[in-house]
Amino acid sequence: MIIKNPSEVAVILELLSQAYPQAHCELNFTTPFELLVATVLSAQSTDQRVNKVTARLFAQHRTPAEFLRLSQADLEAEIQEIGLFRSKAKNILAACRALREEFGGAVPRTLPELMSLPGVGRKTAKVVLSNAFGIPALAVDTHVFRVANRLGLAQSTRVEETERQLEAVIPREQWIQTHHRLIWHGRRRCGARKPACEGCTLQAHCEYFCLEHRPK
DNA sequence: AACTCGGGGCA
DNA sequence: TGCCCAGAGTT
Repeated sequence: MIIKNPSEVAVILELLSQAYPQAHCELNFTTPFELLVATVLSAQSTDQRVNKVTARLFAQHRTPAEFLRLSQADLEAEIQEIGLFRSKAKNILAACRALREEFGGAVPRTLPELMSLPGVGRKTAKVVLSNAFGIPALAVDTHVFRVANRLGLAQSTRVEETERQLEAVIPREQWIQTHHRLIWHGRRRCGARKPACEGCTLQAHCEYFCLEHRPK
């Protein structure tokens, strides 16, 4: 197991905070419900495309009750420029019915309750918990998974285990910020295909960089 | 844990 | 055409 020790983890977290001091959720929302919808829409899409769609959508529909005035065909038309729009429209309306019938129209604040909603998996549920309610949660998506493993904050081929390792090694009060910084790093520099290692301030602490640049 | 689903954008 | 995009659900 090559997971880094607490002192080196602290150094990495500090370097990340210096590199991405402003890292934050880039989905636009004003209520927990809006974030829930935006996050469901963002799966296999980009926040830029999602924001474009939700700007129009949320101007007219802001609550489960208001969404339920839309037919599935209406909603599909509204979100058509986002991928997977058919299943997303169906899931969002089903989630709105569940919110109305099981949670009094409010977005629940626990992981199992959120995950019981159609179209809401572990990652989406954690994004809502952390960004809408400020409840510490570390969601592992493709960026977090890749970057955390490259940096040696985790060492696993499985998402669940990566999540446990990150939660063990990162102080709880830093989960939310760190989550955003790992994603920003993954998107802006440490991409899947060709990471821009040149000029990266994390080189000295990166297992991936060491592996690729080790003298043969 | 592996597999399936599934759509727009961009090279 | 092939690959990516801040996954979810089923087996």
